[in-house]
Amino acid sequence: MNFLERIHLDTVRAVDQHGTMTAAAKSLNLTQSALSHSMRKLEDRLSIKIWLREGRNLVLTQAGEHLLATANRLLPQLVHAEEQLGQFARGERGTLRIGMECHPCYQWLQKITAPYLREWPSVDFRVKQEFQFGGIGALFAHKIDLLVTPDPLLRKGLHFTPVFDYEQVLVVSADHPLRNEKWVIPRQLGDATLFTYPVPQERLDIYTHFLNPARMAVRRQKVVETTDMMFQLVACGRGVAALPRWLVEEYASKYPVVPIRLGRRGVRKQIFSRRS
Amino acid sequence: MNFLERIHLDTVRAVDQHGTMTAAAKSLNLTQSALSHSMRKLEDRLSIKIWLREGRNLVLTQAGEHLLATANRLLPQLVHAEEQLGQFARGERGTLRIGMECHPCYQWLQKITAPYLREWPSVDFRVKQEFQFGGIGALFAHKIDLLVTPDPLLRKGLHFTPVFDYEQVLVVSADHPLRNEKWVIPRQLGDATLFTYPVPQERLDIYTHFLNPARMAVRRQKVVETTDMMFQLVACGRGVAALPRWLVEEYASKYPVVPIRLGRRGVRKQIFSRRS
DNA sequence: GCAACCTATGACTATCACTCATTGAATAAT
DNA sequence: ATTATTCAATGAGTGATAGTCATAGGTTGC
Repeated sequence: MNFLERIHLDTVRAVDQHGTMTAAAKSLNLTQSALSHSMRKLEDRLSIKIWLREGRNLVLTQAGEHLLATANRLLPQLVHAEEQLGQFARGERGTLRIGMECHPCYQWLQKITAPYLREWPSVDFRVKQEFQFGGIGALFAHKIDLLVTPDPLLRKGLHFTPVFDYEQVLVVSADHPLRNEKWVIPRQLGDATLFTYPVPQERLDIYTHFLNPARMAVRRQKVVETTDMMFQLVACGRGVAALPRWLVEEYASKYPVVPIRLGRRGVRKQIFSRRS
Repeated sequence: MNFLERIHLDTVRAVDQHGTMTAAAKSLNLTQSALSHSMRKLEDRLSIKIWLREGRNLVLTQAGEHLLATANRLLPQLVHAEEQLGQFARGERGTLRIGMECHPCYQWLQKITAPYLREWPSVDFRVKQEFQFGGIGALFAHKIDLLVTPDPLLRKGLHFTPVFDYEQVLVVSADHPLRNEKWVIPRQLGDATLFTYPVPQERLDIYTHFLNPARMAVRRQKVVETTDMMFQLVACGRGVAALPRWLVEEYASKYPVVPIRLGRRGVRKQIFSRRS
């Protein structure tokens, strides 16, 4: 078994194309002798004749015709497969699966990646935001190739690359009582309604870096799915939110909202990324 | 180029099936080392990773997944091709193209071949009766594999195998004036209408072996396409025909016809066959 | 911590794919 | 006819390389 090798398909095809075995050999960068030997071995092992030797040229037998048809069907597929693997090698193909543990980063990421995707149409790009076992889990299970997160898991041998700094700020409407404050202290939010993304509290910076340390809480917390919705609600005075300053600045032209520093020093964060 | 070989497809597939490279190696009758080496070489040449080495097992990369899909698609086709070539080898497949230069032999041939064809359904069988350059020409151009003819071409190095003897006889209706003759001489046909197959006179035995040597001719010759038609016409007394005795005997139960020897000694012929 | 698994790797080897040189045969040219 | 080309087949020899062996480096599970 396993008699048929690529060389045989190549040979049958080349002989058919170039007429003679000698020409075929040249086209394959081999000697006529090499092809003769390898085909003879195939013929022996299968105990069939591929060609009839008629004078000084070769005439395909029925089995040979069949083999030629097979070669014509399979070889292009092999070549195609190699080309595609080459594309993988050059990064021209494949799916870059990005996991994101920071909600508003999606828009930032799209802005970054759009020109790249336009240039490499065969590269696919997928963003996941829901992970069964957390971002790190997805990374290790090879569900994603890259994890973007504000909360890197600090374990030995686990290296995260800082991507950019940002400041987490409070967002209030332009006519909110706190609108002119340089900064706020936790107690000032005691009566507020806080809009957050639908993630656990331990991943919300305003809790971990601001409210919890002061043992304070807001009156109400409401979950909002999208960034736009959050700005809308804040803008019409229904509550406050905590978001990156760059995001607030971007939305400031669209909604009447104001960013305010959280605490005297502000809450400074970094976005990290880690490759699989 | 030409990096991808069968072993690589086999390996990827076997590893996927058996879980580990060691098990895959066993299934391919190779050592783990062999697979490791050959796959590493492929990875190097394509500069891609097929697997990620995770602890003590292998996880396919995207390129690897792609290669696996390719293997799953192509390998069965290769195996199938080998099987079919094997069938050619064992004579279980293929088309036996038989050329026939003797019209009524077709029925005889079908009787011979029917049981064989029933047993080997994947063997195809084709009979040609019209040749652009004659039976021998078709044979040498590999248009047919076997030539059945009553008129072998006697050339040096050209060997025909005699298949069976037959006697060419005159066929007349059961109430024909000649019906009781032991044999006829050419002159007795001077006034007859002769039915023949649509072939040139030099291939009609009644001319070459009977009429021509005596410089005689029939009054009329009419061409008939089928054997059945010929017997019908003879039976109702519209004329006579010259056919093999075995054929006349077969049809005698169906039509009221009588065979009569051509000349005192009869016209004895042989059917020959020759393989391509 | 040990045993039982993996895969990777270097060194060595045997195989076999390939080349070289030649033969034999069929065309084509003289 | 005779010779020159142009094929494929073939045997002998070799060189590349696919394979084995032995071992190292890891991970997993008991």
